Amino acid sequence: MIGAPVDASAALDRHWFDRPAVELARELLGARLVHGSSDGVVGGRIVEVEAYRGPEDRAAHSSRGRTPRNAVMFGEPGHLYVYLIYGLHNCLNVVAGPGSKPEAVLIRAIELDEGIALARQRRGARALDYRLASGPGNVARALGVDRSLDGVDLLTGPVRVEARSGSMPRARRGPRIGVDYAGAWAARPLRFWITDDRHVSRR
DNA sequence: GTCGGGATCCTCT
DNA sequence: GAGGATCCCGACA
Repeated sequence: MIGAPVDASAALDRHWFDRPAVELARELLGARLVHGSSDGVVGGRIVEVEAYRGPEDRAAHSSRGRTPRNAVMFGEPGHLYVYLIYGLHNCLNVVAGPGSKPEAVLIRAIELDEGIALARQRRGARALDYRLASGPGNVARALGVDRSLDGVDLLTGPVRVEARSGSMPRARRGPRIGVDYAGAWAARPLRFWITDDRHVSRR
């Protein structure tokens, strides 16, 4: 990405998010995710994502219908869906579309390029640089995101997505992780990651 | 009210 | 590679 042109049209609008999760997932690779809080700003380049389809996808939270927990998924595209998993870890999702179709993209890994010192403070001194935001739970910890940010608008809120500058990076796809319970859906290649990027959670 | 499972991570062996 | 941590959420009675 060295020498990539700075794209003055990088500002996103609602329409950019208003598309199926698979399509949005690919577009998010190489885009930046940034969280500005009172502690400071932490952000970086998205290198690994998973697409969760509408109600038909047995691995998706929306497959059991709308509940208070997943209500954000059923809302407007371009919002942040945050949930707690295993009672320990927060996971960040970008709500996709089209329209109010409850699809979302899980952010699995980021290559941090801003606020690295703060991220390290949040993650602990022992974490390796390239693992600071590797894995869904680690992304949330490094960025300082928890469920209090569930439902925030990614266009106007403290958590923002900034469009990729330059061309789409080379990417690979494969089955999602940790969804063995989802039957045939577990085998579908709905996980996307940037080829040969060491920040990806599982290679 | 109770119970079981889960889109994970870290440590220890 | 295995296992424990830890608790919310949804299903069911």
